[in-house]
Amino acid sequence: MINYKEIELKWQKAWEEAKVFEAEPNEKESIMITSAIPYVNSPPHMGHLRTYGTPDTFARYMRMRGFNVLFPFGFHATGTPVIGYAKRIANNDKDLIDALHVFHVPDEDIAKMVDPEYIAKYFIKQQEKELRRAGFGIDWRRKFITTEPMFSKLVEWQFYRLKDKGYLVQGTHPVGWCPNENNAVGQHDTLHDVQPDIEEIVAVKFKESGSDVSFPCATYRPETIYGVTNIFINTDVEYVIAKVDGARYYLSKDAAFRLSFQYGVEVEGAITPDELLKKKAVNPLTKEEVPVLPGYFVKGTVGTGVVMSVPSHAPFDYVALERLKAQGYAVPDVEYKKLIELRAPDNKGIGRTVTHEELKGKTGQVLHPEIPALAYLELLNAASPSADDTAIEFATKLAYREEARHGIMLVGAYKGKKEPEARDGLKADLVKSGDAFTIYILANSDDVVCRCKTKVVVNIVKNQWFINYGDQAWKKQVHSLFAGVKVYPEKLRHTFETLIDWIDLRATERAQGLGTRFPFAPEHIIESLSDSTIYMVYYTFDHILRTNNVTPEQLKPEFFDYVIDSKGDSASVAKLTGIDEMAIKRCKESFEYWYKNTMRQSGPDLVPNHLIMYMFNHAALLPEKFYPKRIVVNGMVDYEGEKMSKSLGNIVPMGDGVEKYGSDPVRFMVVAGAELETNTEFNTDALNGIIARNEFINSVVSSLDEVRGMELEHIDYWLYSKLNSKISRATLALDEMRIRDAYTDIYYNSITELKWYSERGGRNQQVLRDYLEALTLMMAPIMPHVAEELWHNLGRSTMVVKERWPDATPSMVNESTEAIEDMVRSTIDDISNVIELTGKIPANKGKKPSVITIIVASEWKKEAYNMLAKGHDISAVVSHGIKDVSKQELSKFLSLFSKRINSLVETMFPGSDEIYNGFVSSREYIQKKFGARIMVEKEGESKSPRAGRATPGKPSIEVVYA
RNA sequence: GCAGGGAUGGCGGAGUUUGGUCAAACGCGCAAGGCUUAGGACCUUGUGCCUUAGGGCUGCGAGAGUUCAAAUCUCUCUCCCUGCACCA
Repeated sequence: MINYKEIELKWQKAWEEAKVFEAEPNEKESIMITSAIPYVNSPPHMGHLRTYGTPDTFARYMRMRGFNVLFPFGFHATGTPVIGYAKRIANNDKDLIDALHVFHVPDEDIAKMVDPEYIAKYFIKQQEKELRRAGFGIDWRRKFITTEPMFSKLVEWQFYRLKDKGYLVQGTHPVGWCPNENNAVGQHDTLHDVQPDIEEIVAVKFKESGSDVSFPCATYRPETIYGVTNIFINTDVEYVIAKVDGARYYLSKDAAFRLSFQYGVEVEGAITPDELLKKKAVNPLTKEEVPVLPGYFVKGTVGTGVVMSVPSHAPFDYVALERLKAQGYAVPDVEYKKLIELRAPDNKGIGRTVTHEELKGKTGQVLHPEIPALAYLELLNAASPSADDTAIEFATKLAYREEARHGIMLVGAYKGKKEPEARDGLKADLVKSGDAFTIYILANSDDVVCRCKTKVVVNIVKNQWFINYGDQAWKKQVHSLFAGVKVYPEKLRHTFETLIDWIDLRATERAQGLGTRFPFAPEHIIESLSDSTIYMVYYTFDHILRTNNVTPEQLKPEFFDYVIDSKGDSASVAKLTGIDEMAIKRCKESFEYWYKNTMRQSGPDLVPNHLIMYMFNHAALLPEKFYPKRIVVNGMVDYEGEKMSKSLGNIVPMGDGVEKYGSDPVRFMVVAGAELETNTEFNTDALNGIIARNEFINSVVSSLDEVRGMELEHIDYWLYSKLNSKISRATLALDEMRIRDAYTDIYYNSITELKWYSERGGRNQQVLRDYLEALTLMMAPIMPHVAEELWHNLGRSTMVVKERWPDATPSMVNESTEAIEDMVRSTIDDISNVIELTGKIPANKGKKPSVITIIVASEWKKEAYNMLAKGHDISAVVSHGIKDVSKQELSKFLSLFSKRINSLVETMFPGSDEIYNGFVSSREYIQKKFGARIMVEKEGESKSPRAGRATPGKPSIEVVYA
């Protein structure tokens, strides 16, 4: 039995003593592999094992391929999460504390986590410990934390230079805002971690008749303005008259407050709903005068508290009017104008995008397609005035969805156009003509509440610093950088291209959090995705700075200018900074050596932000020869079919998995268990399967001495052939980071082959040894500890981690040998089949197969077969003829294929003598299998009536019973 | 809404770039047999449907098309997933 813990500790110690992973520049070709470093608010879990196991596997592979490989590591602590975390601990947040218990964090440590610094320190220690325990091949000398003052100097340099190049700009920006704390509010700052979803909508001005005051009707659907029959307000809401940027409006008191964060708002006084209901207002487009009516569903806390009513297309408006009528309210009798028609004729398409799940099998009949709002209510059996709001809400969404997708305008300036075009066009037109203005709202269905219990609003921040990723020249440069990057998986290339075009202004400083001070507004901190775009540079000289006792103050921008950008010279930098000149030169050499070939890897969540910003910053700040060379994106880890998440409570801490199953099996499952970009599954059954297979390989290794065959037989050539084709394929796959492909071949298929070899009586020690050694070498990147152990059990005294990846010997690959072996196998299947079927024949009842004859097809059949496969025409082949073969014989053979003539493909078959010899040498085995005498014959020499059925890929079989 | 990706057996997922050798890799599950005091451990075999000679039929979201031939190419449609920024 393999004792994982024991071998892991043993080999980790050996690697460390041999300093295998401490890489320094040398004459070899370099590659530096970096992975997005972890945020330090939890110990590592299985997802981390995937994210760091993937580059570690590749690093180990490249090392075996002869590269000088650097795999460094660091920790990310800047930003607000750790601070928010400390606050939550202080508030005794139960969810968080439960999550920490899953990770076995002791209560006394949790108690100390009211201090953000302590949290960072605690988890950094914990993460490093577990990463080491899992056996990652990291050069730990270069580790750093993004909050270190030394590191901040690199970030400062980055921002000085971004500003020099004109990439930093100032402007305004809408942001979730807590009016109580006067702070920007992100997901981490809200109750239940809700992301404030900011949306821009349009408020259309309906001017009161004979006055200068307007009703600002907030709407998502300005294109329905042609069908407005009235305005709705809510009689239970407080309204005010207020000046918004100089113009006067009726709006809810709450709206006036919220808008004050976006416009200059001056409240002139309150106005009662009853007074409002007496007013009439003018539709700015149709110039129709419409009344103001009470709308029960209108909320003062959403939008402006004033809405326009379009009963023909808005279910809520329709229902509200019906209710008013039912109450005897004087509702003007006007036509409900249909404005939008679905492309399907007669609105038959209503409800076509609704799923059965949504409808729960209950579809009402649509009776009024001429009033779409009513039609949707009817479809949902919600057409009565007493229908509940959930159903109306759903009807609204459905109407909006279908009209947006399939709707064509019937009226107005955009008549005949698609609904989205009309919506956007009208919005722009109305704003331009001064008949509307835009406001920002929170689109979340429920109120977004700050952790301080205050309702969040949208604020427009002024003088905000941005990095201008929208700069066209910069984008162009990034596109050209990206053209030189190999992306794994390659299918993500297109996604990256579109993201480079899409990314725009990015706010880069904020008021709170840990991190580097923003040089141009030192009261603010550099936002923590912006401060981690070029940190990989720091790995290349971190340990040199440390051993030379360099202080943060000495790391002036000129140091980085020289090291990274070759500006100035070492002597003057030494003089300016006081750093030893030799050390400066070493930093530069190290940077240039490692940075000329880098690979960057992360999870999919970082693609649209970090990885894109990474490329932009490299393009802006580094000389072209140091641009990134490869970018890798790997998927996440699911747990037994479900997404792993703290809220589901199914997070598997990395330490637990490693402890319970061993680092290597878990690593294999998580890293090689799925294609690079797809999620992989943490599945205990699969894990046990891996452990069992390791035992199998180990048992073959330990019993190697008992294998004593000397002569090379057919099956030995077969195993050599399999091995060498496997090496070529696996090498190619790993070069492209198709780790799963490679290891399905290397691992699972090897086990099948080893079993087959033994089953077929393979017994050559040298062949087996060659095979097992190569297998062990190829297993080393993914299961490094097990590979070391196997290597030594094979009698080797070196370390696998320092060995070379095996080379394929192409001459050992013999397709004929492999094809013949496949033929033997399928012939055995066929024989079983035939015996099963013929055994049922009455004449054979009670008898057993005594002689089984295998008849190998004549050589000429290959030619005939391929002629047929090429032309798909039997008579053409027959009339062409084959030398020394009668037309009758030829057509009889070809007619065997008449039914599937079109699916034949030209094939290289082994020679018939070769096939014959292959079967002869397998005779003993087949005989044992069936307990009958096996004869192998050539078709030309056979007297069997079934001989003619033999085809090049399938010998004929005759079973005789006795 | 905008952008990107996807739909294949009981499940996870190969195969799609370069149409044929694909009832469909590999893994899991399931079934039978073996081993065993027992087993949720392990081994072997099987796992769409039909079949008295190794065969046939049906199948890769839906529909249509191109082709001798389509999971793979073209068109239309439906549904699903992810991201959308100050947040790491």
